[in-house]
Amino acid sequence: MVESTLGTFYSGTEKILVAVNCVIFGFDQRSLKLLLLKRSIEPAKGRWAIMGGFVKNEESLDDSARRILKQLTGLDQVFMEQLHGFGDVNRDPGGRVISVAYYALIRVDTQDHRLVEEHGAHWIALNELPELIFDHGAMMDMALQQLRMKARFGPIGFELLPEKFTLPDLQSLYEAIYQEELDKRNFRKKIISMNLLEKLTDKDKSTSRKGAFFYRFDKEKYESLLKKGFNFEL
Amino acid sequence: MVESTLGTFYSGTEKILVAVNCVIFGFDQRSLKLLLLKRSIEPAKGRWAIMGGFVKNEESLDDSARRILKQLTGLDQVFMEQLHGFGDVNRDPGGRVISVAYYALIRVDTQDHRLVEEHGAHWIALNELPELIFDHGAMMDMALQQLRMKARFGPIGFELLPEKFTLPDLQSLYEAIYQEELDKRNFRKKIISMNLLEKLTDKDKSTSRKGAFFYRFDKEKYESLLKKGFNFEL
DNA sequence: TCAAAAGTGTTCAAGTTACACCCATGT
DNA sequence: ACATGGGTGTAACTTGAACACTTTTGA
Repeated sequence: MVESTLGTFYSGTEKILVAVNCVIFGFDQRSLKLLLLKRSIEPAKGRWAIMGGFVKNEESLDDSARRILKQLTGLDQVFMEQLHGFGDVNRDPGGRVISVAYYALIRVDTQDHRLVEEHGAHWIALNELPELIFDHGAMMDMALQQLRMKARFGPIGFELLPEKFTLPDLQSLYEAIYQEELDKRNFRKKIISMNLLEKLTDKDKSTSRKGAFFYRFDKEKYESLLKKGFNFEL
Repeated sequence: MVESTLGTFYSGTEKILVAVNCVIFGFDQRSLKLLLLKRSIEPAKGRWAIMGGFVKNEESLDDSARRILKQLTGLDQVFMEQLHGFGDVNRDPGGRVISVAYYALIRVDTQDHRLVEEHGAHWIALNELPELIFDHGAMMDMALQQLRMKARFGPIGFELLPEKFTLPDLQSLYEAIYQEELDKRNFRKKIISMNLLEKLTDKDKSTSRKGAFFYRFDKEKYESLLKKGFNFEL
């Protein structure tokens, strides 16, 4: 055990189980969704929960979160940030467990369906959420708040869209995040004036006869504007 | 041990040492300061560190943070928020320790000087910070960023001032937080137009011959405006 | 030809920035 | 009387909000 060589200081102090939970957001051109699963272990087996797992001794919190996300979705290198540590003594009836929650933004189309199904996970729209176990409801509330904050002040919304997206897509994403309708003209004006989107030549004809032009988020342009003091805000 | 009754689920998983660190901000009419101490235990004994301690099995993370803050300052019921969990495997050379960092805003004049001295703690201005142990430098960077964010969008700056303060005090606090000079007239206009300050009848004559009127932050007015959809922003 | 979504500008109100002088007082 | 920090208003500019019609095309 690693502990045997390092544990010479700090002896006599109490160790605690540490878990990681991962609030996974997706977007399907209409509504924001969460990837939830029916818990497969006791206690609270069979009830709705946020994906999670225990932190191993030889892995960092971030690594642990990545491992757990990959376990469920097969995805790597997606946007993920730490949210909050949940540490109430009795938050988990199965024992004293501190959980560090993360939230991730994924492109629904890129997930590994087989893995997701194997875990019995389901995408559930925000307004149809079931009751969650333990403090998972609080986790998801906080994640949503955080997402609203961060999406307003940084270009992280694009993490929820496929590489090519239309302006109506982008707008309805922000409407789903903020839970409020936005003015089409003002929205376009603002986002286009930021100079972060590259207009492509082809159209998405799947949602209208006329078709809407595809755009791409230009990350390099964003980085270079950042250095010049540019501030994203939507 | 509590564990013996609760540990029936989740057996076979690895427990980890969990610590809490507390980035303590203060303000002395001129500059923002941090309360730092010379570490009294090995490893890294004698080097500058942020106050911290281990989380006990029977206390929540928040309780633990409160306990640790009180240990050092004697203060209770001050503004304190969780910041971030730091979980790199080798962040602490003394062993595998996950640390959840908090930040606290205190009124320097209310602290218990005897306790602070007993711990060998010192208030150090932000621009004179020594090198800190482990990842404590990252903790304090993040705390400062967070403070900037939160002070802009919520009235938490007042937590750093005595109950009665002058507008020049308040302005220089915000200048210290943002690290930029603000226009006196615009600052006053904005803060006064929010209707959150109560102007008192007496003056602080300690910094000028003319003297500056004292003000008080009216928390109740703030709460009631909040309900009507008011948004603090400075 | 019509239904359905995409695309496009202007006006007005509000808020933000820049800026300079007088006031009160202790020494 | 003067030095020091406290206090005040206005004009230009920028930003955000409200608002309605034309375009394209598949069925």
